[in-house]
Amino acid sequence: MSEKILLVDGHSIINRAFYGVTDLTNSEGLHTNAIYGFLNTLFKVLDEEKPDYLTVAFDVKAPTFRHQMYDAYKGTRKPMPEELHEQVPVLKDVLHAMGIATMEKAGLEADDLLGTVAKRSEKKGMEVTVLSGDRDLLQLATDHIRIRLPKTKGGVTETENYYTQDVIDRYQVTPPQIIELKALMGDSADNIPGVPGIGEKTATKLIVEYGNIENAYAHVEEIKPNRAKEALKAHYDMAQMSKTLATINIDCDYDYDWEAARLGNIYTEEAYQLLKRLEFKNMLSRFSVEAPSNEKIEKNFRLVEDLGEAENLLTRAEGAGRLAFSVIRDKDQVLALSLTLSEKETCLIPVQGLVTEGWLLERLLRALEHVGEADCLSLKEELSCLTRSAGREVLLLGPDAEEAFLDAEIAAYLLNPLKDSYSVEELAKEYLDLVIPSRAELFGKDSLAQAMEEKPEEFLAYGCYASYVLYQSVPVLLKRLREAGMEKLYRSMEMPLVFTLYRMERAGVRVDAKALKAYGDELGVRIGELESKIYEEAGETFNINSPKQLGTILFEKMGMKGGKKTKTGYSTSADVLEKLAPDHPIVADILEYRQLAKLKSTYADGLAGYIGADERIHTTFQQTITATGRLSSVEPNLQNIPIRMELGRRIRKVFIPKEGCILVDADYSQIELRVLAHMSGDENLIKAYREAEDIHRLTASQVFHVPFDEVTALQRRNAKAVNFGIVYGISSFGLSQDLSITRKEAQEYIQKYFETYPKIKEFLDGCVEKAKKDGYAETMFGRRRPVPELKSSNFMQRSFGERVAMNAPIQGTAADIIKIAMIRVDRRLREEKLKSRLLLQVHDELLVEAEEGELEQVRKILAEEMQGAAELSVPLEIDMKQGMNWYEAH
DNA sequence: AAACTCACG
DNA sequence: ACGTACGTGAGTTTC
Repeated sequence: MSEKILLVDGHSIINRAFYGVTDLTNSEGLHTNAIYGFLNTLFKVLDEEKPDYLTVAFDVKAPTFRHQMYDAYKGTRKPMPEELHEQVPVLKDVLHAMGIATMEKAGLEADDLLGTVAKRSEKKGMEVTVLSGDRDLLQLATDHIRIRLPKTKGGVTETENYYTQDVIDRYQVTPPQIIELKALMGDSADNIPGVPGIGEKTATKLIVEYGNIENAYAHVEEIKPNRAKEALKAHYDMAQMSKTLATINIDCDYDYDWEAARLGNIYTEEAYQLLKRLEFKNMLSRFSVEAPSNEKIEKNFRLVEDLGEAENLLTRAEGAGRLAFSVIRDKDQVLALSLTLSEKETCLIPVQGLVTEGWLLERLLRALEHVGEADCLSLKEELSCLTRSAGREVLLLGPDAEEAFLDAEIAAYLLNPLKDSYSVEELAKEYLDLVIPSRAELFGKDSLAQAMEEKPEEFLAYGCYASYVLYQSVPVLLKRLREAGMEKLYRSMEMPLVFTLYRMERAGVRVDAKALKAYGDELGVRIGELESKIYEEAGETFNINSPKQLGTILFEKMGMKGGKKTKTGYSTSADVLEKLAPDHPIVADILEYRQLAKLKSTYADGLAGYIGADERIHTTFQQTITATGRLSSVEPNLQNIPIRMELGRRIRKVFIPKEGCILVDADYSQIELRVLAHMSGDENLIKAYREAEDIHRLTASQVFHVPFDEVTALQRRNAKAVNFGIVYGISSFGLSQDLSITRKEAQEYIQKYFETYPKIKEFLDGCVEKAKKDGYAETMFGRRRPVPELKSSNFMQRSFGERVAMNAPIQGTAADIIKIAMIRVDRRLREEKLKSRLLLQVHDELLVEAEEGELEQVRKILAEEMQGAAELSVPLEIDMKQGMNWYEAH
């Protein structure tokens, strides 16, 4: 097998890292984000490639020939920011400490060095990989030279790989022709001017047709789009210069020594010390010197198969001050119990022989009801599992017993709500600097049940780590919560809420399956009619659900105008179609079809599949999903049941109470705006809320300077939109879009609004400023939402960050308040020994199933506990209704 | 798996 | 000049 060499474009990768990784500094004040990002990328590629040789190329400061050409063209090259500049020498030190060769030479760019060494290595018969962030390098690709371009997709770094054919597939031209392409279209990132007026499309067309710019110029009179012809004629010199700029020199005068680049052990003591100083804790685990050896831990990992021994262990667990547990499951099947009683004692008890599932969970339950502290990962899931399998109610000891439980997932969520998973592996890495074997590593694609049979050793390690990591990380999590001022939020809000949500999920909401079926059938009939009608109007049958096919029919075949938007083709979204509807009957039918199809598939048919044997739907509330602190509801989502349109709203009639019960629904009136009034302290808005019934009308009257009783419907509507906009982090564009007015008009509304409520502007500006300073936005109750976008150099991203910084404290505080209300309502219902139960939460709304005889008490509890959930400078008002279905109750 | 569309607060 | 409202989840088609 031929040897492999990896060549890294140091300049471009560190640049990419600098702008891609949020700002980091070590305690010495040195910026480290670019080094961190660089090393992360490098380690990832090294793990994948395992090359025999490695060299990182850098530019030197002295201006190179190509730079000089550019400087002559346009002045100076944009300088590297100081925060990045200071990181370059440190990175080189780290690389050298790891025994990694670097190369640089005055007068030569990194590109040229890479090109030269890549070509020479290829000649020696090596497989070459060039790692760069710069698409310019694609010109080097061959069948043995692969160009890897790191790409960040939703926070995860992946790489695009290009051999010759991949370049052709992607760009329609050969790798050397990439140069020609750049010569025409230019590249602002590389400071290559190109030919003004020629973009990617035209450039590709010309190069595909003529092969290179010289030949294109020779046939310039034949060039079709007149615009391109004139552009090339006028700026051919520019194209030639751009070509020189874009061409990588593959024959530099540079003495490359392969042996010096041979890769040895990079995890040296010296590198370890450097990374430690840089405080890259999670990288240190790569160095075997420091990482707690897995073997060492596994020695304390014990398999307990004997019933007597298990009995013994669980009895000790009952009296333990603290333990961590994890029920190892594969879907609904309980495989084993992982239990950690001390740092040095972790056991895995598999379900087998005399250790039955029922016995095991019953004994676990008993232990949990007596233990001082029990740490776990997803408490609500564990509780559901325990209830199902142990066949009895959990937590007979009442509310006091609840305080013993700590949920690591929720703690980690509070510390950083932006993550999309809080797994044992994540916790180990983030809070223990410990890299544990991942599930995929141990078992590949095998199911857990399979793994237990086939790979007992790995299964032991996997199972034991689950509780071991919890045992070790919970104290760290608590410490971090305390440092962040979120311990109270955790212990008094999120943890008690786990139990409330658990009870709500268990209760479920009753659904009339027959009525739901009838509703679906009714929709089905109408959908069939519309389908035929649409096909008739279109003159052919097609898939109406396919935006692509629909777009073709409407905008090409039927020639409707205004068809633009979206990356892949025409937009057929409702707001586009609504504009066309008055002139085209087919469009109105399509809109109706869409509406009905949505109702049928998502709601009528979708919900039917979730109705259980108890006639009820049990949603799952997710507590660690949203960035702001709200809940979410899945499988099914019961937080987006239709209400705005009458037809959809009718589906709420199938949500019914148990016999002898009534549904009571209470929702906060404009809670977010009230929160804003309170947090900003704006006297005018506070006064408005204390006095007025109709806040939007009052806003209109104050903003537009008209008497309250003379506010027009339009003025009220506008004021309402501004009120909403404020909560979202206002922008004139967004408001103009919503109200179909010009940006200028929208800007005037906003300005007038801020003149009327000056403290609101102060408050919102303060939110942004604070988030910029601290790196996060904060609610009244101390919940944090990081806003890394505020540091972006990209205008769009930064603007987004500003809106988020304004919205998160408001939305998040409202979410906090209703969480408090839920806990209080749930607690009162149980304290007063009522049978009525809390069923659902929909962000500002609570749904209760009330026993008929308890109705008045339930109404009182809802009103008192919701209104009393927080003490604001404006009243927290609620609207409450009741009925024999959700339609009537809301 | 991603894109699009649309349901809710 | 840039191109968007904030926060979610689900079904469908297409790659």
